[in-house]
Amino acid sequence: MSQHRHPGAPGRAGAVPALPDLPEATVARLPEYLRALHNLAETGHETISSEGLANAAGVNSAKLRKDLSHLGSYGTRGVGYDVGLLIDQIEYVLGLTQRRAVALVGVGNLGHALAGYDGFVSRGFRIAALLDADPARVGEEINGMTVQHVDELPRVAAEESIAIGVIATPATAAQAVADQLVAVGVTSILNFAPCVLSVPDGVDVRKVDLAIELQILSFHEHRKASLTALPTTGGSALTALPGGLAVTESQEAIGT
Amino acid sequence: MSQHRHPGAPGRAGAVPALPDLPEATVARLPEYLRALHNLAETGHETISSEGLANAAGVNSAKLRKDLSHLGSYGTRGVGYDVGLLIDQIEYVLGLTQRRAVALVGVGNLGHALAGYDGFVSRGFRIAALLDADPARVGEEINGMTVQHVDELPRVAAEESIAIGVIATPATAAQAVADQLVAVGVTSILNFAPCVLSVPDGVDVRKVDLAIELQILSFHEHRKASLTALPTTGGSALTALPGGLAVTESQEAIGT
DNA sequence: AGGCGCTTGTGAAGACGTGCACAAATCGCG
DNA sequence: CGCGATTTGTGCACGTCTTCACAAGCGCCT
Repeated sequence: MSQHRHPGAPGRAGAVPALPDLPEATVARLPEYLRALHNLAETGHETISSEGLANAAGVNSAKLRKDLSHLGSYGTRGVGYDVGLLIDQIEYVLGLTQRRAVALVGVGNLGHALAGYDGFVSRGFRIAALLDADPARVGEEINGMTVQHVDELPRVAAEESIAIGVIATPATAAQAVADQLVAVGVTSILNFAPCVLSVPDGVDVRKVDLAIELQILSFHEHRKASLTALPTTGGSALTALPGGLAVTESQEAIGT
Repeated sequence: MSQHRHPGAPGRAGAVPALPDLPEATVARLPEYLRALHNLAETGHETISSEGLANAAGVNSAKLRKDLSHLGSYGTRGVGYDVGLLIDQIEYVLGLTQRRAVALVGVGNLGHALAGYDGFVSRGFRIAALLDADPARVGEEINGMTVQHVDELPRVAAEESIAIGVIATPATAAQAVADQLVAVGVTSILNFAPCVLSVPDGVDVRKVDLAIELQILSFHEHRKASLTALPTTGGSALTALPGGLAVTESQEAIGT
């Protein structure tokens, strides 16, 4: 490092290069690029073109170049990107240079799996505590860690610097847990409970709802089925679509 | 049902009302509305205003109204939406009127939890098969179902009409599993493995990567930290946030 | 019946994200 | 040293999504 020059940016190399404010859509893709880059590094690639990296990450190459350009990118025209350098850059931007401590609350069905998920550990995080409200679960050992009661949260937060809280409780408990997390200073929450959390400004919440993902797929299944049900002529077709119900709009004409 | 009238649409109630093609962003939110509506129904609400439903679903009310208007919505001005009717509408559009069969491949750490996740069952799906490539896992019983070898997939698909495949294998196995799923006619895949899948046209893939969610949160942590590092003191204040935390909203004015 | 307050549905404007297409930059080679 | 092959970075146009603001519609009360 310190070799590269930043187009518009002043020297100050080595110092914290002030985070550019990236578009959210870009931020959401950077982790995918990072994963692809790690794969490439393991298979011996030292440089990669935008086309190659885009393929590996499952996106369009123009989009990838624009994304990377937002972080004052370090590519070489005619050559491509230096894999190692790009990994460092993205890890820096994502704040992964320090291994962040995660507190996982709710060690039920899903929480149990998350506690053992090695993807967290291998991609920059450290599970610092397992917590649960159920006294029957306290003391249980999972993956070398002991489950503590959720009321221990203040003590745990004081010992470790908890950056991120993960909620894997039933929906009924989630809001209370979120409040407790916020109370001990957690400002980022990953919520697996199927409910909306209300948190003060300045606290980020991301939600993952497994059933919702399936329901979105279900919609597309439904749509595909209703399309293939259309016979070639499209004239009668009483079985599926009666007359001009709803939005016929623009003469779709899906021949096939 | 069959009581409601559609503004521009003719009677023919009861028949399948041709799916309007919804914006993707809308589709992604419908499941959230549905969940909120079920909550409301359980707590005895018969009607709900767009404002109320928007709050329950964690979105802005204008957005909600526009979303619902896309499916030829059934609200009453001055009153709101009929909860039961709206539930039926959304479930129909999402294709949840039939309980769709899901095949889950990969019964490791995460797959095990998914197999036991009751959110799938309670929100319109049925886990029709558990499959794994590891002979040591075949025969294991999870939640009343027996794990079968993944090579049984063609037979299983012939018996049950598998609509959706869920991949919870390691990344190295995911592409092969996806190919097998596609081969038996699955056209929707939910992928938990951290890799991109390539599938033929007409097959939908959604990806859920738990580590990526954390990394996105990590970025925001990093950014917040680099902002709060700017103010006057800059050094201390580890315990909590110095400035005005709560809901200041408008006048945020952090640093620059 | 008529007026009033409330709520939906939607046009229009603006913000945001995407993809094309090409100039600028770099490398390798003769 | 200059030229061609290659690949990045980006201006621009387009499409999608969000948000505002308000007319139209509905029920209730007098």
